[in-house]
Amino acid sequence: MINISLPDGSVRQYEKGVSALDIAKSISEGLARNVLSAKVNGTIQDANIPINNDASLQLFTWNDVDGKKTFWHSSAHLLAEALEALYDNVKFGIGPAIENGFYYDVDLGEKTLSSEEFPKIEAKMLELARNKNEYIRKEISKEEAIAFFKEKGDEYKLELLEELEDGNITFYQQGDFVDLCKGPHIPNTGSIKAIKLMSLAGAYWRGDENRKQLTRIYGVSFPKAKELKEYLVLLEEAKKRDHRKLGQELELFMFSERVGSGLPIWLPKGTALRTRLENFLKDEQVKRGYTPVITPHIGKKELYETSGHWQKYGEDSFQPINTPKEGELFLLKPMNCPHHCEIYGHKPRSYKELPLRIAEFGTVYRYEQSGELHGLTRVRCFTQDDAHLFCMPDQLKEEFLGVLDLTTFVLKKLGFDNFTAQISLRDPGNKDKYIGSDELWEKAENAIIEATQEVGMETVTELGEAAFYGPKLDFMVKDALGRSWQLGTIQVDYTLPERFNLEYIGADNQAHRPVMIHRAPFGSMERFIGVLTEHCGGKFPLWLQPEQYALLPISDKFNDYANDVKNQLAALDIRGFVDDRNEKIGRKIRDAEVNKVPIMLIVGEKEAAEGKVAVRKQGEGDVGAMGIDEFKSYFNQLLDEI
RNA sequence: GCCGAUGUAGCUCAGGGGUAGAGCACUUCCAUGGUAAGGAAGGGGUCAAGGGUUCAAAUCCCUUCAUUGGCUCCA
Repeated sequence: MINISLPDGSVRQYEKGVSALDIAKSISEGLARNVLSAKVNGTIQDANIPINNDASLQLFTWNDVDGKKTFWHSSAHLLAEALEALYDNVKFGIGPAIENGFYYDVDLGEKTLSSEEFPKIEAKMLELARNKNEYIRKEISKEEAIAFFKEKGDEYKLELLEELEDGNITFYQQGDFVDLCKGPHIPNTGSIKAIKLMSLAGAYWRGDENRKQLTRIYGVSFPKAKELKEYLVLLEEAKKRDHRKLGQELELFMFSERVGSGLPIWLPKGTALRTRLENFLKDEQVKRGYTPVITPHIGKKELYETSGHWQKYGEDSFQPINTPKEGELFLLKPMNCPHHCEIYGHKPRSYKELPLRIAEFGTVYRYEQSGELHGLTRVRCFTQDDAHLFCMPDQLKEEFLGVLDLTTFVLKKLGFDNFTAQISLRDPGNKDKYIGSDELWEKAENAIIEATQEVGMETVTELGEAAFYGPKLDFMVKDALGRSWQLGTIQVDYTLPERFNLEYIGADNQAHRPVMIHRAPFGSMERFIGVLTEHCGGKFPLWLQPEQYALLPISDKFNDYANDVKNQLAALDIRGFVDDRNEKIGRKIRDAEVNKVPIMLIVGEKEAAEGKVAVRKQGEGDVGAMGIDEFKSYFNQLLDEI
């Protein structure tokens, strides 16, 4: 007998050689039906592999991320099986599970696949799935494996095999399809009940543009047809909320071919929204002891040589602008920090001045490859809600905590309640990528880890994702549709103060090096507003709305009254507009609804006589008539709701 | 940057070798209407830009620009 300990802490005894699936069955038949894979002593594996020793066991179903991954990876194999059945001479690259589904990179030879053939492939996959073929795992020698794929003529798998060690190679087979794969897989194809192939893309073999381009087929699959339907509805909803579409419809921003790609132009309504957002943070920062500054949009090339940015990014930046007479070289600023370092360094600093928190909504320009540009989330000109905190080393953690608190405050105020922090550390195996000593790196990394632990923040740690000058913490925000976005960032930097030779005179009357924190709670205004737009589907928090209400007179007889109400509301700091077009009330309501104006105030004979407004809420309908004072308190109540 | 797709009126899109179409929006007129589109008339396009083929190009070909789905990248 062996002891199996389960996640709930219980320990059960089983015969040696029992599988995770058997154990599930002993708990309940229903569970057994839903088990997709299992984690045995920390290793994720097939649910039907025999367990021979005492082990800790976790069963994965569709409700676990790892269960979904297994399911989708197995679906990729099913796709491959279908392709092999439908087309001749298909060669296979790799076919992993991804965040939402799976893909398989395939070489179809002369054939070009079109998405019109998707229904045919989906039908074949479902047909094969209904066979309930088991995913059979086989350990195989390298020699045999090579012989197999030589015979099949699949050079991609042969290349993958070259990198594998003998004794460590497994095949999986379901139906007639055999694939090199380390697994794990679901027990059989029968649980794949709904499949949708999503798109087609070219992808270079091994991500190398000098190598052959394969056809990548993206798909998603589910254990229930209903779940596929729900997923497709979610995608529709995401399309409706696309900030590029809403930005155009709500006239927030535009792009112009003549101005240039990746250069957003803020229209009046977008500017109103953005300005409110900026002022909100500016006010909050003043309360928290930040000092606003303004710096130029360009700086001499030497500035960026001093900071190290030129050496690191010079080639991939907008190239320097030169002055016609003197031949000086200037760069569009890609960062605000070098300018801020100059501000720190412009006079001798005492420890009594620290921490010094220099803030600027600084517009920066970064060359992004043309293929990377995307709406407001990936642009070539954007404004960071930037600040640099200069402090003594023993103030670092407290400052870091202060920034964590500010960022959390800001995100919550904007309705992002669901976020985690990603701590990005240096790749210990590739230290050449970074500048600065080991000692400084360790100090910085520890400060971040300790601060997040202190506030009990949920974190994920990624090695090799740090900036070249220091470790960082990025806020990963989940929006209303459950999609993850990276927004704000906090970065510890010991390097720039050194490169700029920044000092302060300590209580000991000696010069010391300050530590620097870069931080931007929104990240960039562009990206943040893009994400916020999608998060709230264009229905921004009331306090941010460019137009909080539309005043809709029943007929032009009441335009004067409407304007009178507008003036009264303006005095109460409530903003909106009068729709005085010669249109029927139904029409005015519809237009306001479509434009997502949060409050409609309808005024006609009755309201004018009683000095009232008939209130209607966007998306909800008639709320009833009220006097101006009553409306003011109703409005305040709505403001508090976010 | 690379591979694929796309670019026709302010917007959404149809058309397609023989001098441009719809709906919405816009303008004017009629209607003064009570909670999601009142009616009529009218204006508006070098069919992304440049080049080529052709008697003739918005349509076919090439180049460029832009958008877009991916790949690679992101201080």
